[in-house]
Amino acid sequence: MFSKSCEYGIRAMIYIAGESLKERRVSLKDIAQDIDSPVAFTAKILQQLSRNNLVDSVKGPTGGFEIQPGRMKKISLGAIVKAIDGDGIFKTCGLGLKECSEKRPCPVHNQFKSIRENLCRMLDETSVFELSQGLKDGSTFLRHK
Amino acid sequence: MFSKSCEYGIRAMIYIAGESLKERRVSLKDIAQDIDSPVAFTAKILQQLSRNNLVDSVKGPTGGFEIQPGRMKKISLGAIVKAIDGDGIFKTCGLGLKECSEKRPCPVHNQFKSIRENLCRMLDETSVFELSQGLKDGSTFLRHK
DNA sequence: ATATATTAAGACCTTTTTATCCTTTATTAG
DNA sequence: CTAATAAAGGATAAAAAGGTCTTAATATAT
Repeated sequence: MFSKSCEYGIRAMIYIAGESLKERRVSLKDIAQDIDSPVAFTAKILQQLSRNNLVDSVKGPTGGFEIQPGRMKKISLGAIVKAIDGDGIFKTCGLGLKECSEKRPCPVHNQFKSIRENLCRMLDETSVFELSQGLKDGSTFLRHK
Repeated sequence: MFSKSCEYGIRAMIYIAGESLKERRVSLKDIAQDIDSPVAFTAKILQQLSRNNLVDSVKGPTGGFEIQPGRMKKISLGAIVKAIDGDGIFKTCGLGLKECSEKRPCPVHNQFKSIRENLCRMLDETSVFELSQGLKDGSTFLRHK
């Protein structure tokens, strides 16, 4: 569904949001540790998210990553996916055709349509804030035991 | 969503089905040409589909690929996807967690659940026969103009 | 000011996916 | 039986994704 980068990116964002709500800025090391992702690779992904203004980064001692509580309700899953994987999943033909539209649909165009609409709506409506709540109340998890 | 292999595989199956309904056995060359895919790569994918008994192959002059009309109503999109990409898309955690279940869900587990259910149902219920009909009546297409 | 902690950036390596090419095997027509 | 045709299979190559490492830039505390 998503690339590995995107999976790590989403996990990182949810984690950072959760910590930011506790007024804690988190370091790369903490993030990688707590979401069980490769450190250096996660750094790259965070750079990308930072450049897209989805997360704030601060250098130096006591530095790290954080998300303004105000912003995290406005950041959707879809925005993260778009920043990392691009908008292919929102638009591209399910069978990889260059030319696929209502006017010249591929054989699975209509079958995929409603599924994609549901997916897009969900990605768009689900905020990082919302997802961080499950972590907080212990009902969801970002890594194995 | 799917790998390139899987996209070509699905396109090839729909094409072969359509031709088989006209009692035409098709060669690799014809397939690659008509679905606009790389010939040698398509050959590999067809081997895979053939080993999985999703398509019949015949060697030698007048040989090629075909699907028994009786079988093509029983072959679902999902069976093709499973043969080529495995069943990851049906099962794997959306955030790539090893451990993700109802008992220990990832933060997006519930959001993804209904979407995945819809996708699985669609893949399972849509047959190659059905998809070949659109081609036949000219309402769908397997390649660009 | 300096030493230290931390992210940013770019070069590099590894694995997987995508794709090609060549040889072998099977089948058919003549 | 032979020549020709077509898929099967294996080796190889190229491109993309996944991942590491080293150095630079920046901020903090003392």
